[in-house]
Formats: sequence, structure tokens, C-alpha cells
Amino acid sequence: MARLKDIAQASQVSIRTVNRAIKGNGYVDSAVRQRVLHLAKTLGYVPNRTARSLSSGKNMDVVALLWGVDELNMAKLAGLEDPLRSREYQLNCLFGAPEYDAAQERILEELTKRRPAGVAIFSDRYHPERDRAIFRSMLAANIPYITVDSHVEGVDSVRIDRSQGVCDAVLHLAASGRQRIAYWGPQEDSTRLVGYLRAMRQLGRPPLCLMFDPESDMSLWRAQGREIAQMSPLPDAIQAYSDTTAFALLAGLYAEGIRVPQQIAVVGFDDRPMAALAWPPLTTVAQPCRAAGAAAAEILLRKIAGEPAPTQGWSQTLPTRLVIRESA
Amino acid sequence: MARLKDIAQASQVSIRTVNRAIKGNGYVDSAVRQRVLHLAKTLGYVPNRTARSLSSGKNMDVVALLWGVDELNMAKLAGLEDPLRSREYQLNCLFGAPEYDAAQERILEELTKRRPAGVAIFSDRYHPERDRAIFRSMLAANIPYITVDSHVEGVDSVRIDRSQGVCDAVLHLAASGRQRIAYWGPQEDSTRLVGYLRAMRQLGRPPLCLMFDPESDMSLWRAQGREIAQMSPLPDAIQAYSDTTAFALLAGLYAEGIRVPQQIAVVGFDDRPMAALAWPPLTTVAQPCRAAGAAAAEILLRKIAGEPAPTQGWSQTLPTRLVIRESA
DNA sequence: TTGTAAGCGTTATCAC
DNA sequence: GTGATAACGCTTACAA
Repeated sequence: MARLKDIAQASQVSIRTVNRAIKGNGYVDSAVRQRVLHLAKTLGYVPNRTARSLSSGKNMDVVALLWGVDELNMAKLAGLEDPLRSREYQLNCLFGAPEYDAAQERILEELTKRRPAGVAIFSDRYHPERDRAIFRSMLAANIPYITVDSHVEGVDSVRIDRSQGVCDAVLHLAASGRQRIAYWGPQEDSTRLVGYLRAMRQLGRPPLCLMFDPESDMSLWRAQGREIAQMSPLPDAIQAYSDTTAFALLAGLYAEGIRVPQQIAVVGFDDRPMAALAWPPLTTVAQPCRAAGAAAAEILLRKIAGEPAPTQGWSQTLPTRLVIRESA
Repeated sequence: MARLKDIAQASQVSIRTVNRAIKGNGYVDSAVRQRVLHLAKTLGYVPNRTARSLSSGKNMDVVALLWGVDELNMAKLAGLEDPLRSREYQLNCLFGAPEYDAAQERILEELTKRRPAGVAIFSDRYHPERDRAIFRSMLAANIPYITVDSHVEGVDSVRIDRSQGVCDAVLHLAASGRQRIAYWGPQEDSTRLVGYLRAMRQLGRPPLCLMFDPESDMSLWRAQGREIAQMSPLPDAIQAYSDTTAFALLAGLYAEGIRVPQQIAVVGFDDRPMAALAWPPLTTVAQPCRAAGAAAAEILLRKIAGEPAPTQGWSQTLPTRLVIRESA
């Protein structure tokens, strides 16, 4: 717990000189610098972050705003943390209460209390209005922010190119000889559907879209999987919305005795760890979670540093990766 | 950004009085208090955490030390955050690099830099030596700590009663009429095995333990699932080590044409979200993740407050919950 | 190249 | 009940 003062006394120079030597700011005689640095090390000097922040007026905390308790978010969070830490920032987490509709107020109150250098918002596509309200408040409060994977218009975000990912997967299905390739997802999310439609257009085939209610849950998904199994003619490939829904689909298909991939190929989306353990191992489109987190951190750091926005804006879009296993 | 000073000027009293009125510490004339509090509100006063920390000498940060990027850890993290936030603590995350063997040094360096009020360690049963080294350092540095779900001896931890969870599940299998109930897991982790053995003893039946190498991965698990499918006589129920391994087991069984639960019942462990989407939906033992996180936070807060350890020690053990679906 | 001294916004010790 | 005033450990004009 040695302080600058202690080193100053021990090395017979002023605090200011010790500070310069340690921060590497101004001019310091090299002999003096040596001595000071050596003493700092032997005395075990560790700068006091709190004092630094108070004095410099800079808070070195970045808040990550999270709703979903999800392994993908966890990977993004880990990706975010690394660049922040290496620039001396701390990442602190704030979990929104999903059941609490007025989360916006509580979150904003918490953010004004913390006065972070920046905020990374882990978006949740099921609550665009809430997200928009939070972005507005960030802008109003002039807090640098970045969102991870938000598709709300006009918001700075690290996006994942879901359209391209699905397009690639569908083209892979076609290349494997699949003829009747269907898309199965919720109606309101369009990014993946767009990729599917693009691929089908490219292939010169008519799209076959099977949609479900966004409010539906796993038991309904499975039931719909059974319905799909009874379609005639049967699709011979299905691009599912996510690994989760793909699992439900597989279950529904098995319940009807359909064999995957012999009768129907199935492709998921996300590449959750469990995807490799499905039966058959699920071919899926992998999200670059860690990379997305890291990219978000880099952008946020530049916004914090006050850099002007690039001409194309702060947002970035990252590519996905098709992971071919056995289901397609 | 109003400061104590601003309120003092506006309300014609000293800073000290404003401070007393706001913190509710000493005696303040109630009329004065009213006036001060009102002004604080209208001026939008928000206490400066940094200044508070520097002056009081108390850092209000708690570090969560994480290795695994896992949804269970994420849920535990969320559980941890809530009680901390409501007591004005901030939760900041530090991810250990799994590939970096000397993580211990880097982590310790980072912790001395941050000087947190306490540390919550998210254990990783695959690296007991590393964990032990970190615990030792926490003790040496006198940083209050709690581990979430560590089974290292002599370490304060919020534990999850895996033995009891597995025991319950096995008794459920027996109650459902299963005769030849096997346990399938890695050799080195004993907590679940202990529960299985206890249940079998209680049932007066000979145990049937199928073990695998802890270093084995999913493809080997699936292969072993196929071997199990060829056993004669076939077990009619298997308690798997985890949901993950249970998925691989299901895949292996299917590959050999075994029907679940008709021929073999399968029980998992963890109740990951995907468990409900397995085919058939996986009966499993649910870990109380959020509760474990919350309990860890409460213990940590008491250690930070300097409370003496309870006679039974700080560690707590939380019960699991059997989630019955269709696989058993 | 080095030193002095005034902050940063709180808390906390005394006197009054 | 209240008010000066000195910390807390660092940064940063401004001098020297």
C-alpha cells in the first residue's frame, strides 16, 4: 500500500517527479527515473485507481447492460472484457430485471449513480421499444455506448451478419443436392429470413417459408415440427431459426419417425455448445461471439477517447461461419 | 452533477450539514434537513462514488473471477449481482484466460491493482491446483472471498448438493419401476457418484457404474453411448453426469436404435435450457444457479462487513430440484 | 529537469 | 445541532 508520497520520501525527490517517472509523462533525469522505479518496485507501489479517477475526473468503469442469462451473451461479455482490461478499464455488469417493465428507469438511475465511462448494451430483440428508450437516454445523458447485436435502426452496434450466414447455409444445402429447402422461423425477425430469400432467389427456386408465432414456446415448436413431418410433399431441408428451435424441430421430426439427415436436412443457427451433441450433430451457423464483444470494446474505447465517428459510422457487421456437422 | 458544495451554498448551511442530512448520520434540525433534501433533489444531486471511496477508504467493487463461458455461470453471476447492487456495490468481471497456465499471476496482479472489497470465485472443478493457489493468495492478501460451487477442501464456498440431487433422481427411477439403474460419469468427480451409491445402498441393489475418462470429449461420449446400447443385459435406466453428457448418450443410444425412455430411462444433471428441448425432453436435476449466486453475495457481504464466521463456517450447501420430463 | 501547491468530492475529527 | 478544516492519493497548472 505504498503511496507516491512514500516513494518520494524514500527516493528524495518530490511527489511530482515520482509521478512523472511512473506515468512516463514529462522529462525526468534517467538516473532519477531508475532510482524511483526501482524503489516503486521494492516498496510494492500500486497506483490507487480511486484517487486517480477522482483527480483526473475520469471514471475507468464500463458498464455492461445485460438482460438475457445466456451462454452467447456470456461469450460476448468475455470478448468485451479483454480489450477493456488491457486498457485499464474495468467491466462491471448490470443485469436488467426481465420481469420489470420499468427497467428503463431503474437502469438509468443506476447509470447516473455509476457515471461510467461508457456502456455496452447487450440487446434483446424481443424488446425493441425498451431498447430504443435506453438508447435515447444514453444519447441524452451523453454517455458513450455501443450495443452488441442490436438491429434497432440508427443505433451504433456491432452486428452479426445473420442474413449472409443463412444465405451461406442454404447454398450449402443446395450444393448438397437438397431440392425443397424450407425456412422455419418466427414472423417478426427478418434478418435470417432475408438471407434465406436471397439464397433462394440466387438459386432460382421458389421460397418455402414456414412461420411460427414469436410468442410460441418450445412445446409449440415441437408440435409444429410434427406438423412439418406430415407435410406432403415433405421438404428435404429446413433452415431453422436457431439451434434451440432446431432442437425442438428434431424432436418433432423424430416423434413422427422422420430420419435426419436422410429424409430432411436440418441447419441451426448460433452454434451453441449443445449443437455438437445433438443427434445427429447439428450443422449450424456460428455467431462470432467473442469477436463481437471484442469489436464492441474497441469501438466503445474510441468513442470514450472522443474520436470522431468514421464516415461510415461506428457500426460494424461481423461475418458468421458455417459449421458443417451431420444434420445437413 | 451538483456537488455537496452546491447544495450547501443553495441551502445556506455548511457542507458538513448537507452531508449529515443526506447520509442520515448525525443530528440535523428537521427543518434544515427538509430544505437540504429538497434542494438536493431539485439540483439533481448524485453522490460521487469515487470521492466517497477515496475519502472513506472503502472500495465498493466486488470482482467476479470467471473461467468458463457457460450459461450456468451466467445465471450465477446474475444471482450475485442483485444483492450487491442493492447494497451499493458494483460487480466487476474478470475473465481468466483458460489457455494461460500462469493465470494465477496475472489474476493476482489484476486484483492488487483493483483492490476490490471482495472476490467471488467461480470455480472450475477441472483445475483444483490453480484454484487452491488462488485461494491461498486471497487469504494471504486478506481479501474477503467466496467461491461459487467449489469442492476444494477448506475453502469457503456456496455448494450445490449434487449427491442429494443424484440420490433423489435415482430413487425416482426406482419408484418408476426401473430395475437396473446405472451411473455414467467421469472417474474423478465423486459427488454425483456418491449420491448414486447412496441411493443404491438405500434400495438394497448392487451399483452399476459406467465410467469414462475425464479427458474424453463428446465424440467419445457418444461412442460410449453406443457401447452401452450393446450391453447385455441392458441397463434400463442411466443417471448421466450432466445434461451435456446425457445428450451425447441419447445420441449414442439412438444410433443403436434404442428407444428412450421405453428401453432405457435417462436422467441428466444441470437443467440447462436445452434439456427441455431434447428428444425426449430430458428429466434432469436442476442446479439452483441464481440462488447460489445470491447466497454467495450475502456471505461475501457479511465477510466484507467484518462479521465473525458462524460456528459452522461460512460455507453453505443448497439443494437441487428434480425436474421430471419425459426421458425418465 | 524538478518542485510547489491547488484542486477532485467526499468523509470525519474536533471544536463551538 | 452546526461549521471549519484536515485528510484520502493522485493529477496538473504554474513556477523555479
